[in-house]
Amino acid sequence: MSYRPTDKTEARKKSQHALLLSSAMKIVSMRGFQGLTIIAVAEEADVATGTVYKYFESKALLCAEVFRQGSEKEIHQVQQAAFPDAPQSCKSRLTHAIHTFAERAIAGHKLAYALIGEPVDPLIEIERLIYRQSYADIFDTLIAEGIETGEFLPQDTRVTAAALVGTLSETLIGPLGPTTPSTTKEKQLELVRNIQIFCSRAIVA
Amino acid sequence: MSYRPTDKTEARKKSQHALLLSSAMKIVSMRGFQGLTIIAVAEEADVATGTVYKYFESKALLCAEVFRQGSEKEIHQVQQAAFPDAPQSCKSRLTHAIHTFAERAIAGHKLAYALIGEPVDPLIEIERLIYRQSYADIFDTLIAEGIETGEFLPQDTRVTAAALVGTLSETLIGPLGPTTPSTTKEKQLELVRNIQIFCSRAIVA
Amino acid sequence: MSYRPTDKTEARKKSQHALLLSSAMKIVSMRGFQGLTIIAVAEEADVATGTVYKYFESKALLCAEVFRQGSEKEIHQVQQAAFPDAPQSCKSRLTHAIHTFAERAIAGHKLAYALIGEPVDPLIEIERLIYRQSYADIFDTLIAEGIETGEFLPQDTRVTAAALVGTLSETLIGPLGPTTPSTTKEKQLELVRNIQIFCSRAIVA
Amino acid sequence: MSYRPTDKTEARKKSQHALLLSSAMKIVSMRGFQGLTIIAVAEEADVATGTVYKYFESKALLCAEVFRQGSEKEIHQVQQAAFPDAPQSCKSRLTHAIHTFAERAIAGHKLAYALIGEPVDPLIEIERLIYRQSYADIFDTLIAEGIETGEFLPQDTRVTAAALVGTLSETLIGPLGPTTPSTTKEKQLELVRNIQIFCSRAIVA
DNA sequence: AATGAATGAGACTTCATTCAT
DNA sequence: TATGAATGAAGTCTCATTCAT
Repeated sequence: MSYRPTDKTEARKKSQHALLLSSAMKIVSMRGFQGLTIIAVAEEADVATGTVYKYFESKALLCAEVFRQGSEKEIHQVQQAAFPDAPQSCKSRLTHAIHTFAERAIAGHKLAYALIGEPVDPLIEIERLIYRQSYADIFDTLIAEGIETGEFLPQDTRVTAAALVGTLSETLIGPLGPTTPSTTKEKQLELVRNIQIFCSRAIVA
Repeated sequence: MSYRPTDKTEARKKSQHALLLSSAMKIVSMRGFQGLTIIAVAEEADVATGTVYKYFESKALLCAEVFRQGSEKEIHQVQQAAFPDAPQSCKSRLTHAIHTFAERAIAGHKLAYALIGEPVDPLIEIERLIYRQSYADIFDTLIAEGIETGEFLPQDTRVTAAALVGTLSETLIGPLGPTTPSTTKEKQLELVRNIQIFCSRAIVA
Repeated sequence: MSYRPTDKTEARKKSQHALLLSSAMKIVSMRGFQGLTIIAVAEEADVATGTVYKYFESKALLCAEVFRQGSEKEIHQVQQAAFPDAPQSCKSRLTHAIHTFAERAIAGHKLAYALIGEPVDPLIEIERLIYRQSYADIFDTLIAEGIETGEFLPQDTRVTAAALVGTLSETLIGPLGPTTPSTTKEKQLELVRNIQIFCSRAIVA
Repeated sequence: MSYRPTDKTEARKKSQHALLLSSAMKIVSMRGFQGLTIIAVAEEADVATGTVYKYFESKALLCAEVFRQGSEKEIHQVQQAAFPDAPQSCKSRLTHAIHTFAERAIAGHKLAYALIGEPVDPLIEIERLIYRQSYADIFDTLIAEGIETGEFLPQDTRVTAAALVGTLSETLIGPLGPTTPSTTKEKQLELVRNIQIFCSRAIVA
């Protein structure tokens, strides 16, 4: 059997890339983008700083990938809630999507904040735009569908979608959100319920 | 012997302070807080770096003052719209407050973004908290009043107030807002109108 | 009567000079030479920084004068103790001189340390040399006299004098001295007594 | 793949650390702690300033290490002289210890002065305290032993120990010491002899 | 003579990025 | 490919000193 060095190399490349990315993610989850330095990533991944540059052209691009990686999962979960495999009413799906967003935001507050609220590098801002836009797109599509079915009131879906993203960010993630992790489970549930009520009033027919 | 030394001195002190502050504001308006360095401020104001420290104890405090100066006027305008001298219905006052916020946000977009969306220094975060909370407080009070008078639906005023701040920030200031200054006046008006409609639906009885 | 502007001027000059000097002294007594900045002196004396430069060419020269002023009194007291007006035995005078040094050192510890132990500016070092040499000279003369009268053992007066200065500095002022001001009066007296005993053994016949 | 990376790395690390330390030592020996700046060290070692921070967390810690490195050997030598392997009388050991201190002080005068007489950084003061206390401890123990054996007079060992440190510092290192390097060998020997005599008189039975 | 705002050199420190091994 | 030491630009802050009023 031949050596297939390329395969091996590629595999290694991928695994190193993934390792570095997850190391960076861990740092962001704990210390925010502010704590994300090349040195810290290298240390966390137990490689040399130079190695980081073999897999990421610059810190900005690493940041961007961290951002993407961090946000993709979040987006996906909300996407699933808004567009489940089994058929459900738009109203129920909206409620569910909000709930999903809220739960993840509360659980991983530091990361959620880093993704939605903490800038650093101009290059990240572009990623953030994509991130927030992704959420908005989900809501946009869902609301348009609801309007179609008559479940939701006629409205400018773009505005409503953005308003939803803003409402969720502000109530759950921003400085006015449940910053203290000591908040009781009940309080959290009540908060989420109230957010859902607010959104329903604004959207549902 | 110097004539009226106190007057002169004070005037100059004030003017230098103001000059430096406005230089800093200009930088923030153009490059965000990220671009705000002591050196940049000194250059903009055409003074030595040491001079900046005669008027501001540290960079963090300069940032804080820039923030305060930038936000105070904004807050005041919205406050006036929400609580005018002449009596008005709560609904009309809410509409007016939103309109005021929107107009100012659209006009001074970069600054508005820097104030509401771009952190950097931990000390600024405190100012920002106060800033956003100030808006929330205005809405909180207004909504509570509207519930009392029966104009608004019963609701958790804290959540609604935060949701309003989030909605306005996201639709008008954040990356999904009308970033391009080329947007026509009409489009802008329509956007504001739609935001008002969204809010009304969620709040008004 | 004529104006005699010169006299007035000179008087003022002197008084300003004295004011600045005593302000500087106060600062050194409280914060050491490290805390002695032109700005601090000006503030303490309630004048402008520029004014300080009318009376002192540079900070180094101000320091030097502060040093001189601070040390002169100290030296004088010990000088008086060692060479009193009324005739006394050399042994008694030595004991008395040590006691005087000790008392003043304990009372004004911060200043004593600043004078004898805390350098800053190379120019001060010269003053310090003079200061320590002054003490040494007093002891030198006294010991020589004691040897002459047979009260003291024959010895190299230069070495003994320096040793005395070092002994007193180290036991009373340096880091090994009674740093804590809480030390009881009794303990202090015992310390001084022990120092006197040490010196007597080394010197007295 | 790097061969014996640990060995190589460690060796280099050590050598760089040593290089920087000796560069710093050289500066202190020539210009005192006052002349010890990161920039100066970097220049002396012919590296970038940032490099210094790879090996020393801060300037204060670099200072502390310079101090320690400079003092450890000195202390050890005197310690050896005071407590030699072969049994010797306390008196002889005291004489020997003084001689050792003196020789080293005269040989490396500027450094000795920097170590024992020139403060600057508060962190250094702690090191200096330890340094002087180390000498004092050596003398303290030796004198206590001598009192026990009856070789030395009964006395307060703490005071005597401090007095010895002060005497040696003042006669050999301070501004009254043999500052000029041109002093003849004979003169130096006589000086040391006289110091020994002074100490003996004060201590020995 | 007095003022005190302004200067600007100089010190510390951080960290993205490079490059010889 | 991996290493990680080295770089050096950039930024904050201090304070002795000057000079126009």
